[in-house]
Amino acid sequence: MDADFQLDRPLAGARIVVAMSGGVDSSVVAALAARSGAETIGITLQLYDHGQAVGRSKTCCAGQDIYDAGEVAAKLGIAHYVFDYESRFREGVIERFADEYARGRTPVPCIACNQSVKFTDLLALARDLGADCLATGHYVRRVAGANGPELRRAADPARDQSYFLFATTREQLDFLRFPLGDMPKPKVREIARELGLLVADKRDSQDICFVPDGDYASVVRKVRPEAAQPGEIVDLDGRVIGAHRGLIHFTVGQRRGLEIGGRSEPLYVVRLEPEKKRVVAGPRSALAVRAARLSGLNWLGEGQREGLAAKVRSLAKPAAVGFDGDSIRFERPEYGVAPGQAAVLYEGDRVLGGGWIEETIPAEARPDLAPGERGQRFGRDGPAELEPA
RNA sequence: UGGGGCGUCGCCAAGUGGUAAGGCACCGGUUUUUGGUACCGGCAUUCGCAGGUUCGAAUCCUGCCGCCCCAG
Repeated sequence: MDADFQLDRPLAGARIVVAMSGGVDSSVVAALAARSGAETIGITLQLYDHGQAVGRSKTCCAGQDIYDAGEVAAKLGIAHYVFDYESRFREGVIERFADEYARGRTPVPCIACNQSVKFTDLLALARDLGADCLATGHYVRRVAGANGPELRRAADPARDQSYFLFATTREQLDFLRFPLGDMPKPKVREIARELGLLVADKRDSQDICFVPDGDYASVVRKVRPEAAQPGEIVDLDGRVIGAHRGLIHFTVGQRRGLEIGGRSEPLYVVRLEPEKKRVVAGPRSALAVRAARLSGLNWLGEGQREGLAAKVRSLAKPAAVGFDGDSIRFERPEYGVAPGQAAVLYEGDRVLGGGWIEETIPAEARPDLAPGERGQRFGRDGPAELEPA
């Protein structure tokens, strides 16, 4: 169970910085680093403080977790430092999260966090400390390829976190190491237990770390009150069919929470219109999307275009797509694709990169239309209009 | 106050003598380092109200209440 830190120098003289969240995974990474013979430095970032929610231990990087990380470091006999990154986290993750909701989009804060605080700030800090690499507890693999390191899905498919790492740049990937990518989760806990780490049986983190009770709406409300204003729910033709308590409670593809009954088929959120504070709802068929335009593209691949697969949400099975450098085109209609989410491109197990979903093109649109030319749908003047006999 | 129709869970709705389908909504759970989705489970001792007939009624009878339509 010795990990390969993929360094091009002897571990004996190397220095590894480990991002320690206080959970089992990163604690085991620290243990593996310490055991490798390299000088190991654990770093924990204080990202937020729940105020009244102090003492909560299910999330990362607050009170209890910082303490746990320190305990683990002491047990391993490695240096451990805690840095206050609350303001950076607030700007780069929390405010960005709230802004997205205010724009009627659905953010992925975990990616924003990896992108900014972890792989930009913490990584720079590790470099400043003269480290040879920054190791994290992410379940993803870094594999040497013909053109440098490649990012690949974790060996344990149930644990794979590659979706959250699509924005990792080549430079960052050069410096990063993910020792758990080849390990099944049970193995990680087993190692923690063998080493007697107090976090061995600590519960896995879940949900959004900076949201206390899963009530993310209250967090957004504090930062962007306007996103919590009530409005109308309309159908595809613009008819008012209900009222809502704020756009922050909805996301494209969502079914529950509309509180509109008396129908034969379920209603889903088809689109959010922040300017009008409206939620547009329709049948599941209205959710079908045939393409999506991306922004903030990060590319780790070569010239791959066809035969790719994309995940438009963490838990989705990859869907076959074509990619033109700007948009992805689904071979089969994809449902519930929400702007603000990430579209991550894969070639088999390899992560080629991805981007943020900026706009989606409904499946009813003319098949020959290029992404970006939406708005031309069948209906008014579509082929359904037949000449009376 | 002539005629006709209707009142079954928040909404839609099946059931016309044998002991309350289903859908939507809602609630709970499962899954999950995003939001959702999906799946599983729960959800009317009661059928506008009051009597009556019957072994037995949401279903038949009577009265009352309410709503809708037609109608001079």
